[in-house]
Amino acid sequence: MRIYLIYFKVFYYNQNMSAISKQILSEYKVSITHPRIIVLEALMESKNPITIDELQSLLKESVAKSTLYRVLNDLKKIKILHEFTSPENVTVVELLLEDHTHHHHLFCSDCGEIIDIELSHEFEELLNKEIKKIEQNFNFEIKDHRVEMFGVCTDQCANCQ
Amino acid sequence: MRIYLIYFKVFYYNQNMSAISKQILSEYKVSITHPRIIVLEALMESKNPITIDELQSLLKESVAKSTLYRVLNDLKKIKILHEFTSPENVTVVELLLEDHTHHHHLFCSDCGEIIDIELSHEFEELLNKEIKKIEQNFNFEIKDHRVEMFGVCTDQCANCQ
DNA sequence: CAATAAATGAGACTAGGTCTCATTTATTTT
DNA sequence: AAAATAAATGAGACCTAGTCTCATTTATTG
Repeated sequence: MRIYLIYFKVFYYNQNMSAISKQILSEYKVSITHPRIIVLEALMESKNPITIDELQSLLKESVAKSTLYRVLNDLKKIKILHEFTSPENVTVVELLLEDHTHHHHLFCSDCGEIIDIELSHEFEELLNKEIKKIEQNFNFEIKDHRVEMFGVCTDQCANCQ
Repeated sequence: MRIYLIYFKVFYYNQNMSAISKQILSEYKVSITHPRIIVLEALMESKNPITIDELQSLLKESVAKSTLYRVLNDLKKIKILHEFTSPENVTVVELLLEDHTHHHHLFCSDCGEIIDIELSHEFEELLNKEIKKIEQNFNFEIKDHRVEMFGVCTDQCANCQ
């Protein structure tokens, strides 16, 4: 499935986002509808995670609120959308396609920008060791983890200057 | 300030939570009111972070909703309350007193329990190195970070059995 | 292309959290 | 210790993100 998607991405590299969106939907065997296509397009437009508000502005009221939330839930179900909340408790979404590898988030408290970050292999390995320790100590089976960093951009983030 | 609080905690070790609550409030120079005292007491009762709902049940309607939220905001302002959200997007609070050192959180998706965890010194050191790298790469000043683990307790968490 | 199933739009509804304002409780002043 | 002043509270209106309902529209299947 993953390999297949990579193939599509390469194949459609020069095509428009709408075609890619349709491919994704058909790939995941969900019906191809107008709202789903344009929500996917909007999500692909933005490189970083965006708030529902920002997503709504991108969509320019072309999708009803109820539909937007339904589409987002559909995308979560097929595991291509990641939803989380910013430190200010605002819901944020990001598309997780094949090129999106394991990563974490950096939050700017000035402008609200959220940036994807990758940490070193060495770090992730040590974190996995810590996870194994915690699993034993607390009799847990840990299925996921998340590292978040909070700060302010000193000069070159896209929104603050 | 911190040393002073430790002194209080030791000093009042055998006293009731109400006295400690009053001490904390006077220490931070905020006025000592009934709602603040009983909210602090309730927060002290629970060893782990709790949801606002759970806190409200502990309080048994003895504090108006508006007051509860105001008191929580007051405690956040004086930095003795930490507020965050669970993976299910429920607001969770925990008291941060002098004995509460740097820690992270483990979430059980079965019972919703949230457990404080401490990771190794080695891990935190490596994480700090990663943070320094991110600060340079993104021209950020990082002020805080957070590591979260999500899973299910296999047998001995307090709520699931 | 018709029949069927699924998704959508509009707006009512829900719930967590905030705001307002009259009243109560703390704190300060004397 | 009481009066004056300032701060906090309670009740409930309000706001808003997100869900739900149901009649209508759009996709899919045969």
